[in-house]
Amino acid sequence: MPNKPLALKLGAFVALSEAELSILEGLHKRRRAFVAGRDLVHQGQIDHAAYILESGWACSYKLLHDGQRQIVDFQIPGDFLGLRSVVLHISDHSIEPVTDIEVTEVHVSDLLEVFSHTPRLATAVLWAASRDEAMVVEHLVGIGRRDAAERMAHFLLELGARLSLVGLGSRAGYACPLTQYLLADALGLSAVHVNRVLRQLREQGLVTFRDGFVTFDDYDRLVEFADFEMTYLDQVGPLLAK
Amino acid sequence: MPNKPLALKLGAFVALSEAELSILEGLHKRRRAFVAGRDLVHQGQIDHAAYILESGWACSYKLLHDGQRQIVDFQIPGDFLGLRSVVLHISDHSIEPVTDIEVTEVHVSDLLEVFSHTPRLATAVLWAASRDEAMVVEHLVGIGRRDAAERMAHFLLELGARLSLVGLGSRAGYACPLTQYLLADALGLSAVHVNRVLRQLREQGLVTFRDGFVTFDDYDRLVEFADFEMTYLDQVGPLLAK
DNA sequence: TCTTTGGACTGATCCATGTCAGTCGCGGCT
DNA sequence: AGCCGCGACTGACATGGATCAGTCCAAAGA
Repeated sequence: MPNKPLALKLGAFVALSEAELSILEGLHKRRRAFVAGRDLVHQGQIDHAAYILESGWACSYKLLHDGQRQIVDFQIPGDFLGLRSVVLHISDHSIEPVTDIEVTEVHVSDLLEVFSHTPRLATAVLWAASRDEAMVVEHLVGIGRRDAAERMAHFLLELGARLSLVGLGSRAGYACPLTQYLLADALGLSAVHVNRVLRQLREQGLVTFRDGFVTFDDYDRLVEFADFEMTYLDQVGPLLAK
Repeated sequence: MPNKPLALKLGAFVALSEAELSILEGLHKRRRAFVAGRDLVHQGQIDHAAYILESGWACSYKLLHDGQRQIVDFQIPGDFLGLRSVVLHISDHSIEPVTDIEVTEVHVSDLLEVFSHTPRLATAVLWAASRDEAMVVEHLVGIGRRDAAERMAHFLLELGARLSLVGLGSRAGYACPLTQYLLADALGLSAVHVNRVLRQLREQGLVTFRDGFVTFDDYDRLVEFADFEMTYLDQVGPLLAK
């Protein structure tokens, strides 16, 4: 257990006391494991749990009638899974583990309990949720208005920033289990084009994505190329330090 | 005051008691008016208020370095403005009134107060926020995977459903103050193409958008054309009734 | 050992949508 | 009355990215 990713993440927003940390701990209930590729939550499912991702990667996506799919976001350790659709009656999306994952279940009732008794923790959780939403928004902007290369660059930078917050990435790069097909479904591109764009970025000496590793060949130029403004992540992450 | 749009909207989720309604009422503070076109909140702004939209339309958008913009969502009466960016330190987007609007300010502290003392109301507000997020997600899916015509059709249907929830629309249609430029910025298209797509939908006898009115010429066929699955709105709206 | 499978990768071609360069009509301003 | 500016609308042309139809390689299974 690499030092509790969720606590690490929330700690970047507010310093949490021992007491608050143990309450946070208390939220975690049953620990479960899921294998890669088998959905945890189905679009349209009525009554499902919410989870905290402890290890591995997952993605949330929606399927269209014609079989296309759009990945809305990837989840990395420390992220919530299915939090929003617990408030709505019906889950509007599916969640699939990208790798084998470990999660802990959280009960909404416990969460609401925390909201009324531990305001600082409540704010921290709301912060995390708002940040997730801000990422979806940024994703929307990217798909709507950035061309394929900028979009890819922006995406890889965002992932890097998120991972570094839980100690899984740095300015040098990070381990990344995503296939080009997954990237395509996330970025609204075809897998073929993802391949071409990755080649282009590599040849320009910006990033290299190969054998499960993303390597930032020239971080600063990449940031400029992608117009990556990370204020929306609301984090003064390790990456800001030169 | 056409019978408090926010109460109308939340009432679609849970029946609120007199007491709860008056607490909801108490959230509304200073009433303010803004003229069309002048931003309420700027991208990057640090310390700003949240509002409830009482009348008129607004939109939230992000600007890119090269001057392009992407509209994330439109807000109609009963919607919150800038709620998310109140939790994050910095607003990640701008909000602009599309028409002249009236809003009431809400203080976050009051809102948190309500969260701890009036659980049902808290759930209702969380529901509204989750629904907004679900709409952004659906929007993302549309931009990523639907072609221009489906996207437009879906968008017009969604607006119709939202408006009907606050009594401003029906299966017949609704008044809509959006220009084709605004539609373009929202749908990730060029204004020229918006025009072409609107013509196409009109010629196919599906919807007509003309002179500030959206008219559903054949609601059912349009729903099918757009693959409009409104479960994500989590509402058993007036539109379901034939 | 041979086969199968999934992921990375490529060239040729096609098409949805963007861009350019306008026209037209209307409401507001002088 | 005349002008201005904005929004709707259009045709011609350009292009980013999709689609098609593959190859190649490594790991897993038989």
